[in-house]
Amino acid sequence: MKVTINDVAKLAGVSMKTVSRVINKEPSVRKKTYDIVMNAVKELNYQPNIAARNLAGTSSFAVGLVYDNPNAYYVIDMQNGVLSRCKEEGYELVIHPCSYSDDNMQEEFVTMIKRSRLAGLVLTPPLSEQQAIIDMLDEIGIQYVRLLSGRAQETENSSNCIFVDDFAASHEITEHLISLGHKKIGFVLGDKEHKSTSERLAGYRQALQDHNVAYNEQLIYEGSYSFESGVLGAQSLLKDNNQNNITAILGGNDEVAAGALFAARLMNIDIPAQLSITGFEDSPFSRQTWPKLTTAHQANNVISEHAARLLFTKTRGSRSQDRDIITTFTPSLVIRQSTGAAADNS
Amino acid sequence: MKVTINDVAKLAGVSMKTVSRVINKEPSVRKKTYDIVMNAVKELNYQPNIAARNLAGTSSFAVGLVYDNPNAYYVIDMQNGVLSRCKEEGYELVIHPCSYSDDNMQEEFVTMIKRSRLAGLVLTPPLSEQQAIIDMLDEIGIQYVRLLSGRAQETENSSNCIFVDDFAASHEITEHLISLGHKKIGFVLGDKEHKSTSERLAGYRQALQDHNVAYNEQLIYEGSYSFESGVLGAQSLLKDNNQNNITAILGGNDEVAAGALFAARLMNIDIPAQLSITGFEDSPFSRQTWPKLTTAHQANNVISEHAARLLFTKTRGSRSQDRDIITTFTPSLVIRQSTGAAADNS
DNA sequence: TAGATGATTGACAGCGTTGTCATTTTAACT
DNA sequence: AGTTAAAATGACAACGCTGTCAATCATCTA
Repeated sequence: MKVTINDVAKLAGVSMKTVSRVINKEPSVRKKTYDIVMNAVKELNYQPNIAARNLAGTSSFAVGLVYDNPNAYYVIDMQNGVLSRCKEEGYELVIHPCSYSDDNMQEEFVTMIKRSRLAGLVLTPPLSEQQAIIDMLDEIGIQYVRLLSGRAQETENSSNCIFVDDFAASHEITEHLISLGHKKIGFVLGDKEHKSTSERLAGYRQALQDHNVAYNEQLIYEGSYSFESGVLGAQSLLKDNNQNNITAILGGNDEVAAGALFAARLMNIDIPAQLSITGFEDSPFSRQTWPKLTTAHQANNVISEHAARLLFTKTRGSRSQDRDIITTFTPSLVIRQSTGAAADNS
Repeated sequence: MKVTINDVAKLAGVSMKTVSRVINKEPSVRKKTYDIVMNAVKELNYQPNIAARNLAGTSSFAVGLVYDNPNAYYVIDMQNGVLSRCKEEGYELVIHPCSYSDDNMQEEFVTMIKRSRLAGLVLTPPLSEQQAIIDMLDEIGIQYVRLLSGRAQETENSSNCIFVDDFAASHEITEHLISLGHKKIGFVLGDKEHKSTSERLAGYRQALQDHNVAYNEQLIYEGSYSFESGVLGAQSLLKDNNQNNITAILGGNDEVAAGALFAARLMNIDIPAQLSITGFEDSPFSRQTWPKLTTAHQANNVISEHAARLLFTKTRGSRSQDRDIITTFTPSLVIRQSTGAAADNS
């Protein structure tokens, strides 16, 4: 019933070690031998036993996904992306939700890594931005890939990073608004500890500058990545009967934008006739509002899949190469109904 | 550096088999021996090697969590609950998102189970309600625990089920509305394939009957568990200037309720002055609306943790008993700002 | 107190791979 | 062809634990 490497070896007429070489894509196996073995593998529908591989090998066939993120959609997308790659490579995925603020987080973290003898880790923001964590991992000597907001050229040692160019995304969104005639554009920022927040702010400022629109600090609300913050931010920006004549608001992400949109409705502001609102990420949030949000599409499942790819080239680097890895993702503008021509609020 | 079972055995002055017995909580180990071994375990900070246990044992130290659910919050809660229990028991968690409509879902499913030689499965709705899947699992002979909407007494072979009493929850919510004076209560149902939908409807009907409120089919909208459906459902129920004089709407879940709430706003209906709206589950959705939703609190992470507990008593049943397992959960009413006294719409 | 019974413990052989190192085959030279 | 280096393959011992079954110990019975 259970097919082992020996069965394959017998059928192929080679030693089990050679079969091992084939399934691990090790070099120095003759093409002919390789084919014979692969045929035997297919004929018997052989599936390597993960436990045995883990026990015998130097590192296990499992990678970890580490996150500390309240955004469930984000997490699920990340999981699915990494998982799909893991399946292809025959690896298992160990998910590790954690809380950076938790005291014994580091300890638990290390325990998990050692216990499972993980082959590598995928780190998502904001944990991926924590130098303390990076240092710890370097010390342990485990492979990892970081998901970061930003661009490679500005990051030292970017060879194990996947970037999301929030600067460009924000720039594009802002330009979109400017092209619609908006000049007074508010911004409800996300958590200031997140790199994405500063990147998005920078892209916004650059776009303003590129189009000779004055930057006004009063149009910036320092919030966090939550619906609630979006509500509060919009209320703050639009207070006193919109004294700043704001005609558009960027939400730090879709959730924030949804909150801002909600706040606008409470104030009887028509979207987009009186006010345009945009988000980031194109998460389900952006489609659960009315009108739907103009946003910057960010395929988190694809991004995380590439993070996994990159990780696999590092762990089994010499064995299988993957030349199709995208290391920088630029979210693309998705125009929906929450943006329109600037109202004349003067 | 690496502590093995042999090191513990030496330190404790027993055979490694006895150490194995202790860490597996097998019976027939003398209390004294047990203590000696446990001390050695602690002193050396011994962590059993999962891979070795998986290889040597008859089943692996991993359980699977299977889901086909678009609700990210739900999934994350489920994961975290099961995961927390797994950590305590020293098991790993294999997550298995899948799509029931997918053709090779069954095949993939079986492959996963066999590949990882899973000790057991936790099945979430709606997969847990599929007889075909249950039959398949019985045939394979794997342990599993089903999360179901309903009550034990109505379910045959309920020993491996964890119930969420949606009937009671719906009954309570409906009573809450009735107590506020509502008589014309609309209901935007979730997917009709889900058991929770019929349970919630039944609870609603029972509450109406208990309080001599007439049941009116026209107040029922058959939708699905999505924001969009909530919008459409509310619009449908309130159409023609609310000809049915509806003063309250139950959303099939929080997401639906959020959609209904949004639709009401679009129609310039004041919540809760003119219309009360309720949800189910107390998911983040219910707190991301304005006003926040009255709903039925359902601690999915706790529920899934108990599912895992139940599973563990089944897999290692004879070894460690867990008498604290709750097998039926009844969501409890959480009153927030989306419900109020019935408006006089007549 | 001997013998019987059951509870407790131990010896040892796998589990199905991979790593190491030795051996054989092939290719590339004089 | 003869020699040598490199490439390809194989033999075999781990890896760290659990299952099996035999051996020992404690307790109880007559």
